[in-house]
Amino acid sequence: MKMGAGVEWMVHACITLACAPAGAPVQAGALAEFHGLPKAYLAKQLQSLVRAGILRSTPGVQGGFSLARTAGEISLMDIVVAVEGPADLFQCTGIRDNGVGAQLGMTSGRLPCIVQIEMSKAEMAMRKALAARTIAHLIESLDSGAPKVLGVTREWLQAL
Amino acid sequence: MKMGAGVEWMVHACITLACAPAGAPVQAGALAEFHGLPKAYLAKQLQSLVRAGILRSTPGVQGGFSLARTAGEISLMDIVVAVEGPADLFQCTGIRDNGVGAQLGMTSGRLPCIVQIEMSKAEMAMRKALAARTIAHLIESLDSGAPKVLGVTREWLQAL
DNA sequence: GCCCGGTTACTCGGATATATAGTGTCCGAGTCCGATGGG
DNA sequence: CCCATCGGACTCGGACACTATATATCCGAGTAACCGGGC
Repeated sequence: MKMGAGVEWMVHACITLACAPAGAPVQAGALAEFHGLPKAYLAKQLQSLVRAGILRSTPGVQGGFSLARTAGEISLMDIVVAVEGPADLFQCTGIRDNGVGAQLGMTSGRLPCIVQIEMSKAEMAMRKALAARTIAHLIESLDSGAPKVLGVTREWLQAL
Repeated sequence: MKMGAGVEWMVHACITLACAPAGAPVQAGALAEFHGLPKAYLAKQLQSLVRAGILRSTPGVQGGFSLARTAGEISLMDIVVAVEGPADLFQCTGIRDNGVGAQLGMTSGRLPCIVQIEMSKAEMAMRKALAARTIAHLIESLDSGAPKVLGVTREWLQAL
């Protein structure tokens, strides 16, 4: 049970793209160089965000990726879902319906599985926390905690 | 990012073991038959819970597994940690320290990574929810919602 | 000088290999129960 | 008849294959910019 590294990459990538001047497209190679990541795989993950409607891709020379919405409209949850998929963390396989137990009436009137319920509640707590935090929040935190970071990023993107 | 099926199995197994008379040991084969699961793999997962101190294993003929603590002292979080390991769901690889960005001072005075912080907060919300629910809670819910379930389980265990 | 078409180089996009973790299975070490022989 | 001992069978325990997912990579399709020629 571990979250793929792509999520971390994409969050950092979105923060970086939010620093791009006037939403100008930034090519995958530049992002890869900036974060020290393999370009090809990074591009694959970026495509996931494009499919999810989070990023916009502009083809051709001088093309690249840019935010499709404002930073305040992109939550961490959106990124996680785009990269990891919408499937729940805990997937009930319905073992109540298998084996001897099922023959003895464990399913008991089609009530929902108690384990499934509790797991969903816990997972929902995480999803809610993730949905409450947007890229804009992260940028705000960085701005007050380490303003230099965003500054050098903006400069580097300007110089391309 | 998905939770292994072993977690579901172990939660159901703990519920079943809590129904055993006077904490009598139940052998892995019986649990496998009751839930319709592969015996060998189920045994492997049960061993994880033994290592975590949740279950107690009694060897020899007429041996098996039994709860090492009361049902109220076994939280869902304990089971998840025992099966999936204690590692965090989101593991920060510290990409701030890589690539061009790092050379421009992205690390900025050794502040903790903002992404790591937010992800940990969200994950902590889930862990807290899981730690708040114990096997005893689940049994209580079953008892009020579907008392028949626990009844047939106890009977079947008695007959062995 | 201005406009149009072809070329070119660069971009994303999906199809293709490799590494890692999850899933499933097997056989060996240890232990208790029961039978057996002796006292 | 009671007890100690031996044998046996059953249990868990960890070591060994197989499968699915995540990671990493490559080459092709598409597009915008650029250059050259014509008007």
